[in-house]
Amino acid sequence: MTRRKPGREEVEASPVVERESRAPVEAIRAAAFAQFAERGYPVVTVRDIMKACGLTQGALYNHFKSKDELLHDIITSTQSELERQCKQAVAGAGDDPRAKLAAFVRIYVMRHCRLRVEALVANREIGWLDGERVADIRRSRRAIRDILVSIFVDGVKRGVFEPPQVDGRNDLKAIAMALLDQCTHVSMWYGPGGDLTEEQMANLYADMALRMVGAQPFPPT
Amino acid sequence: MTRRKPGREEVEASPVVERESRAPVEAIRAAAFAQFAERGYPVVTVRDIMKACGLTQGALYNHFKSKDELLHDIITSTQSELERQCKQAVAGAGDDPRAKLAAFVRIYVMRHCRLRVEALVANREIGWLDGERVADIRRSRRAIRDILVSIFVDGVKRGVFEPPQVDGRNDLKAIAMALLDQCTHVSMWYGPGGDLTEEQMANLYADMALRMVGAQPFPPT
DNA sequence: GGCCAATATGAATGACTGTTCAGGGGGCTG
DNA sequence: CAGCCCCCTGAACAGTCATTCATATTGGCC
Repeated sequence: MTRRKPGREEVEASPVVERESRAPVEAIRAAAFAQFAERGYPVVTVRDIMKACGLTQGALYNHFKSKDELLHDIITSTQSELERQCKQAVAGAGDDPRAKLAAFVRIYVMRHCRLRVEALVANREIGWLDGERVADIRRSRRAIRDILVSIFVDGVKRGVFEPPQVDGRNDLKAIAMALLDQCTHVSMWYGPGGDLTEEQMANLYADMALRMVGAQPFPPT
Repeated sequence: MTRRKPGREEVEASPVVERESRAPVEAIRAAAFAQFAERGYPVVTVRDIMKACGLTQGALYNHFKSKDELLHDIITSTQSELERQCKQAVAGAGDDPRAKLAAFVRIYVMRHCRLRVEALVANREIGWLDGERVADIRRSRRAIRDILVSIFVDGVKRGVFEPPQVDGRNDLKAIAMALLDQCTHVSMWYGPGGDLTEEQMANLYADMALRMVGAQPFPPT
């Protein structure tokens, strides 16, 4: 038995995309996302990716130094875009920590519903990067977590959040991790054909987040 | 470059375990868990696993039909034990939905803190199983989710839960998924050296779960 | 038309893979 | 002691892989 993810006998029944119109770099990126998401980095071969763009193996190396670098490229680009969007959403949400938290969760969940493939690759295949590259990603993740922690700290200080305590003390980092795990893994099961729209998912998750940290109801205007 | 997860130059600096004392089947299972968790199923070779038990490749096939079957074996055993423990915890928690939910989350989180390696493999490597085997696992996962959903339904009916709504309707399945994602992925970042003990994690997560579904405070005795 | 740089090809390289199997023990029971 | 069964070994098999490179082929510009 050869190492190939089951469930798909031949790689793709060869749609043999006849030389995509996009710039080849973009075509390669897109094909890599799709294939990595579906079958996993280590079993997707360079030949698979290039065939999906209508090229042959060797051509990859005109655009990327290696298969590793291709993975790093697509992961870092989605990760940094995620970080950017989160910061932007929080910055544009006004002063109230409740509004900031809701804005964060809304954008985060919406993105993870919409860009499931990208999120899935970035979260599942990160382990194949070498030490230095993986450290970059983890730093960005920590930065995102710390955005949440700051919102929590602020909310607690102002008395609008009353998060659950462990033995009388707050552990806001653990709560932030719990919230992020919850929101991130939406990309593993959400499908646009399901019961909820992306918008509804975002609202539901924002609501749950506010409950988790014991947010006081917004004052009647 | 060969396909090997980075960060560890040689497989293990060859501890060359000199013929484990346990039954070989158990030694193989344990070695497989450890290696799959650390480096991922497709890049861990049969030779790696067997070397870690002080045996050679061929000996695997005296105990398992294939590398696939080995993975299936270790995943299904942990999955069914998880399902069993969840059911048991809920059954032994009395009648109040709040107590049931808390008991479920406590056992689930505690297990995912304690058996991180097993949980990680069962959750990350499931995709390598063939269609039939993977269906089994998913059925068990759905069963676990439905335990939660039943608790929610009961709690809503009795008026002790007031879960967040989307456009005026409950979607208890989505809430159950969110809760499970949160609790499952504790195994990805929790470490016993951190700020919280397993017990404290369990309490914190149970608290958050009750908040998420809008549980009414327990009546003063 | 002539030229050049960018890009694609596909064979070749050297390595690794899961699995099989003929050949050996080791330690029981009779 | 023989006979037996269980288990292990290590070579062999038929395939896979990422990467390199000499050889085309392009498309734009003078």
